[in-house]
Amino acid sequence: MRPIGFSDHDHAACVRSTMQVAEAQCAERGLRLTPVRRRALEILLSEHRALGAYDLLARLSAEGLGAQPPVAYRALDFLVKAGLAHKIEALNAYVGCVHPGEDHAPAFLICRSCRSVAEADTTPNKSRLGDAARAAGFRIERSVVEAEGLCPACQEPGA
Amino acid sequence: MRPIGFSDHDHAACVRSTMQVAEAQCAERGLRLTPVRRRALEILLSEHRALGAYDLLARLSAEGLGAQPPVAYRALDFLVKAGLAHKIEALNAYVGCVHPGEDHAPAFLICRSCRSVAEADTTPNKSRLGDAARAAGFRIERSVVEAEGLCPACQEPGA
DNA sequence: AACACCGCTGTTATAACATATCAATACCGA
DNA sequence: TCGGTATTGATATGTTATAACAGCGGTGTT
Repeated sequence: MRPIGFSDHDHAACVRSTMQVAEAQCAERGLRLTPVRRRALEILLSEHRALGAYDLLARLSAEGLGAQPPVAYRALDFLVKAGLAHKIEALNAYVGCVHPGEDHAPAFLICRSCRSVAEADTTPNKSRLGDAARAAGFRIERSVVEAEGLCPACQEPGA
Repeated sequence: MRPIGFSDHDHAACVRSTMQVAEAQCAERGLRLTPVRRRALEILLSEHRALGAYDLLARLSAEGLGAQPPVAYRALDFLVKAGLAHKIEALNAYVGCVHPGEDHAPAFLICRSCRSVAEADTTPNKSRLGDAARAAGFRIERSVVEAEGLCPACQEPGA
């Protein structure tokens, strides 16, 4: 079982460029990417995997950035509201967003073996669910689309 | 704000017939719909709303059907595995299934105001996410599709 | 400078959701 | 009736998340 995402890439560069975009986003929108928030995002981005709030908290507190749950949850709230991270509802865990800024309705492929997460996009209103919503007169504000299964690496026999 | 589902119907009959189908299902598949499980399902079906495990537990224990969390969680596990109830991941809560037996990949419309839940169906493999999964070589085993928003009743001005 | 304001952080406590474990009991087929 | 398996009862604990309030630090105003 390989621990990293579904496709190989220069991950250090991936994190760096995403952080730059995130910073630009925050500057543009007048949001403050404070040290705790910045570091939390870096930690989330450092793997394409879902991390629990308490896992994040452990890493933050190892660096002296706050030791109590609210620290982690406040950072996560900020990042999620800013569109810089997403919550994986099926795992009660969090991932860094790989293309922040673009206002999107994310959809996730989640490996149940290695917890890797790949992010795709959806168009909720074009789906069968969108049809059902229109028929019922329901107004969709937020959508959660998550598929659990096995990533390519974890499907390999000896993996 | 009206507390019940999106469309009016004879709810007593709705519950009765769903229970009959559930019983038939269990008989057919050799599953035991014990008193706790039966009552848990009735409680879930009694409203088209998501109920927390501890809400369910409170109602069960008021009837002398067990007072500790495992009682509720075991009943819920059974019902979910049997396809008689579903977990709403976005709420960490549970709803009775309105058409048990049909092996389905459920999708939900969840009102954030009154917690009503309507159940639709999806075809995960036909969606954009299904396309993404195929392209990535990801094998989908389970999908979570939930849309949060406002139901028709809760959209009404004075509701 | 003094001040009020506001967003962020630190801290304590607790709420809400979920499971591990082990003993006791009920059901069912051989 | 026996023996295995599923279910229930009970205690304890683990995991996820938030409420509440005090203090800090920057900003803008007077």
